[in-house]
Order: sequence, then structure tokens, then C-alpha cells
Amino acid sequence: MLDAKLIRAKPEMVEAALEKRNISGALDRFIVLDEERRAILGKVEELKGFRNNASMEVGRMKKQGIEPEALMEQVRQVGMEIKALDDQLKAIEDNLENILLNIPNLPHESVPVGLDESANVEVRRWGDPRSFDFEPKAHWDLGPELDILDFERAAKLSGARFTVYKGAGARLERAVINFYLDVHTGQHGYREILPPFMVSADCMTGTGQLPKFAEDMFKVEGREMYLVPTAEVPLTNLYREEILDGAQLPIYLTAYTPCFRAEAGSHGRDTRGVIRQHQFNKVELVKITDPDHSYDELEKLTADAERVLQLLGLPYRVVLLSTGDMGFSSAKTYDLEVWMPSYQAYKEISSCSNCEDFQARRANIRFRPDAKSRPQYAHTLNGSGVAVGRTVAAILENYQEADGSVVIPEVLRPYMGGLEVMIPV
RNA sequence: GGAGAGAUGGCCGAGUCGGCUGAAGGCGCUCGCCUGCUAAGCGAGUAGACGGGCUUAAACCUGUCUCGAGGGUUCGAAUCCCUCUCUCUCCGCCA
Repeated sequence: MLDAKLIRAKPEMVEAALEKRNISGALDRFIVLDEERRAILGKVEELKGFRNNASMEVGRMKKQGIEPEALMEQVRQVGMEIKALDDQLKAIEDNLENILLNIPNLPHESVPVGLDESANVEVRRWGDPRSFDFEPKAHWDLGPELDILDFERAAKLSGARFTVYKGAGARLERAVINFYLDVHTGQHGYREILPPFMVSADCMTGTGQLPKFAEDMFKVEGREMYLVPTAEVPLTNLYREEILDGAQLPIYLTAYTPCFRAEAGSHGRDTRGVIRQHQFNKVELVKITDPDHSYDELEKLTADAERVLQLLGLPYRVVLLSTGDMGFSSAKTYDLEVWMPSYQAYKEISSCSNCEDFQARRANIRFRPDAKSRPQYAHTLNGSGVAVGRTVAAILENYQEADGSVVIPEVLRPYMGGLEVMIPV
């Protein structure tokens, strides 16, 4: 959520920033309503001031035995006026809030401006894609041949966009989860959290999924609860409605959760394999920081996510997303893209964002820099550290051999009971 | 699922028959004083939101709102009524 005071003070500046995200005229109605709100607010506060004084006067009169009925009648009239104005005010404020909740974050000045992903900027690459002396297979062929991924039976259970992991596949998925959590907690200083996988609508609003993207999520029938689309939601909302001690910052959190996404509007895209699923596993990184350090922290968080890919020996590149490709809540986002032989392309495996105070304002996450200062909004960051299903797919494809076997990356072998290679049945 | 209790400021905790209670008291914290050091002691201060004034800004001054949430009664509600949410205790059930 943008700062209403900022919009009021510098509407052209905000407007210009939103133009970069290809949004125009979003503020017109807000500005009109905002002025209206303040006009009514002034009036209603004045009337309430009168009522407060008059009510006290009534009490005094009664004590002195003076008949207060005339004054009481007057206040009754004022009370009706107040009620009418309060109703108007409520309607306007709901409206204003609704407008604000639907406006995306402003892009940071370092973000390239563009309409879509074609304006993204590659920042760096790590590792060289392997050149195969045979025709490499896609993971959706390798997996069934190894008897570790079962798409057909998954469809029988749950329909399209689900996968059943079997045997070494199931263990590999679990190994990657544990490996990621161990690296981030052991080497990068994150605290492990195991949050609920269902959260309230308030949480979804706090991080920006609601109200705009309701159709992307799975809602629990008959309840105001949603399956988490990413651990970013429960992790960031942990400190909702709190004023943190500045000395606590920065807070580093990591969590494994399954992620549930409706994938509305992506029919026909990535239909094969585990790339786009209704349910997938992810280890997430979240930071709560003060505004002065959030961009340094974004670089560090991105490096933390990169680190696990390096340890796995998976080639990747880092891409700075353009204004047209960024998520709703983000001010700046780096995507990590892992090399996928089946696509002959780099495929997103992580997205690391600084949301600045956008989510903090929605979720009311504040901190007090020191005992004497006023509370201010924290900055929130999140990044995949990294997507687990896509990692397994990348391992299968990048570590395959001519005979269809797949070598287990060394760092994962302790998690696999020492298993070094998976062989087709 | 059944029965009961409760939700007040950073924390604990008081609020009588509704009327200077945004809230006693204590703890904590901040600033100052005092004291070889520490501890103790003394004094002052210490919620948030939204407006208005002043200001480059902050500080400051001022108004309104907030005692789990929402609604109602009343001239006036932390205090009375209704609905909801959450927490705790006991019983039952259950991974």
C-alpha cells in the first residue's frame, strides 16, 4: 500500500512512478476523495468536540440541580448530524482504502523501465551449461523412466498439474528441502520457521495477494482461509500489527512449505513436467529490515539463494526484472533462472524482492529505531531459496547420463543415504 | 462437541451506582540528579492512529478516535445490551 501522505504531497511524482508500471490515472479518484474526506473529517470532529463539552456540562448541571433538558435536546440533534457524517466518512474511507489496496508498489529508481520481460536485464551468469554428447532428455521423460515421478497416477488422484514422487524421487525432494534449510540456517543466519499452511484473508491482504489476485489462490470452502501460495505470506505476516524493537532488526526467517496456486490463466503453459504445478515445495527466505539497509539486504538475500545453486552445481543467471515484469508488491526484483536443457533456456527458480514498506504498511509492521523515536514502517524482503520441484527437475536434466541414469549431486548424497546415482528400471 | 472464565497502555494490574479515567498502582524503559564503581535512592517523562496549526523538517501546540472486533442504548460508555473473534480451565472425542 502506498503512503496516502506521499500521494497527497507529491501526486505528480507518484503518478510518474506508476506510469513506469504502465498504470495511469490511478490517483485521480483518490485525490478527490481524499480532499472530501478531510473536509468532512474537520466538520465531524468539530461537532464531536462540541458534544464532548456539552455532555460534560450536562453532568455538571445535574450535579448542581439545574435542568439540562434543553442542552440535552441540542446534543441529540448534533448527535444525529454526527451519525450522518460518520456514515459518509466511513463510505469514503472504505473507498479510499480499496483504491490504495489495488495500486501496486512504486518501482525503485534502479529498475529498468519496460512493458514486459523483454526489458529485463541480465545481471550475471554462473556456471556453464553442460554440452551433452548425446540427446539429453526432459525431466518428464527421465522421471517416469527412473520410476521416481508419476504424472499419470497423480492425475488419477488430483487431476492435471500434480505430481506423485516415488522412491528415490520422494527422497530427493526431501533431501533438497533439508539441504536448503540447513544451508540457510547454518551458513546464512536464518531462523527456521514451520508455519501454518492455511492463513487468514488478512494475511493475504498484508502481503498483497488480496484483494487483487484472489483467483490465483485456493480458498478453503466455507471459511475465510487460504492455502498458502508461498511461505512469504505466513513469514512476513508473523509480525503483523506489531511494533518491533529496532535492535531486533534485521530479522532473517526461512521456512519450507508446500505452495498452492490455482494457475488461473496459464492453461497450456508448461503443461509437461513439474515446472508449473498446483502444489509444489519451496524453501523461502524472508527479511524484516530497517529502510536504510533493505537494498544491501536484497543483494545479500539474492546471494544466499544463489549459493545453494552453486553448491548443487547448477548453472544459472540472475535477471533484474523490468517495471513491466515485477510483482505487485515489489519495488525491485531479481529472478534466478536455472539452466534447463529441455527448454534450452534458463527457467525461473527463484524470485528475490524488496517490497520496501509496501507490505509493512498493509500488514502494519513497524519498528522503533530507539526508545525515544516514533514507530516507523519496516521494510520487508522475500526470495525463494529456492523452489524445490524445479530444483529436482534441473538436477534430473543437468545430471543425466547417456544411459538415462542421473548422478546425485555430491552435497545431496548425505541426505540420500549415500546414494550416488539413480538408474532406470 | 458440552460446561465455565476471561480479553484494559511495552508488561503486570485497578476501574465503584455509566460523567475531568486515555485510563490508578506497580514493573520496565528514557532523561536528569545523587553516589569511589556497581547496586540502591530521588525527580521528571513514557500508547497508537487520523486531522488542524506552526516549521524547510523535526520538536512543539491543538482536536478527534481507540480499553479484543463490530453494532446498539444514552446528553455522555472501558463501564449497560446484542453479535462475532480469540485465549484459558474442566469433561468428551481425536492424530
